[in-house]
Amino acid sequence: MSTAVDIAGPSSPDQAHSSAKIPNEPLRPSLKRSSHPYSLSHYISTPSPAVDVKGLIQPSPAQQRSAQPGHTKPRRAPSWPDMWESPSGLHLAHAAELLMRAGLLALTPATSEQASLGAQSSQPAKREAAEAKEAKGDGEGGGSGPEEEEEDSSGCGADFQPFLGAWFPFSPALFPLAGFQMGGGHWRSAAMGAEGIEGLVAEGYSPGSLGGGSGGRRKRKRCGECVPCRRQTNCEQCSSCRNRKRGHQICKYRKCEELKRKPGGPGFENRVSGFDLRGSDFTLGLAQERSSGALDG
DNA sequence: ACGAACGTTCAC
DNA sequence: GTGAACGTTCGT
Repeated sequence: MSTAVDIAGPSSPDQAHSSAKIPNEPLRPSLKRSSHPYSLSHYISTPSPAVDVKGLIQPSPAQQRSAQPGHTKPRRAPSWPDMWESPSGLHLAHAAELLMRAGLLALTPATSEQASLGAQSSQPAKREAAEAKEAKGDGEGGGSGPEEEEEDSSGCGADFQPFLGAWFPFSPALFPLAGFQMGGGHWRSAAMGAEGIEGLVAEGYSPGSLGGGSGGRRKRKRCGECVPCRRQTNCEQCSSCRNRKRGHQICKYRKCEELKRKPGGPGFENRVSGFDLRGSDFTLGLAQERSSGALDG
């Protein structure tokens, strides 16, 4: 966009420092092949005029305090990339992912485009839906789409509504940011397109890597599609970043959403806490509907 | 061989 | 329940 501020590159020493270490692209090779229309740098280099959204995700004083280590380095003034780089950016990241999920599963009517897309990905998608159904299991038996949303109104939906109202009119740039595409009057998620789902199955979610294989201790891979995976830089402030040598952990804000979930076992998504759980159930419920064709009609 | 990072264990 | 540290796996 024309009003782009150059914030794609390292805008501070610590950013430069971190980006020097972190590859400037998603981990999974499949992402390099992905036909995703935008790079992250594109997203963040095309801020909408509605920087007001910063106010929405500005961390509370308490959050800011907790995000600062006791012997902190002086913090630079917040900038647009800080929405992602700061711990508060995680909230945006989570919300963005929810948007992405909702966009994929709730806002995208079945179309011929999808049919052709399904030619590539229907098998993995069906399989994933089936697995999701299995995992969800006897507990919630048959939730249908709309009912699912109603159910969620106390959870995800309720939490999310204020964001919807605030974001949609003001910050279209957040959509590409979250991997959205708009076309034909509906939203779909580019990030979770055919390649994405296929990729999950093909690369990160083979039975062996889910613990069903030898030893059950195989490492899973980052999905490469979720918002944390799409982050390019370490925050250099979280415990994982500070203790990288001893901790051997990836930056907390780059930790894959999928890897946060415990693998294997029926209802494993139920062990996920709070925000993610609701998002997953929301997604799964809609996925079930889709797989059963309830949303197609 | 080395670095990155996931999985597990343990202390709080 | 959460976070830190360690052991291990994986990719280069």
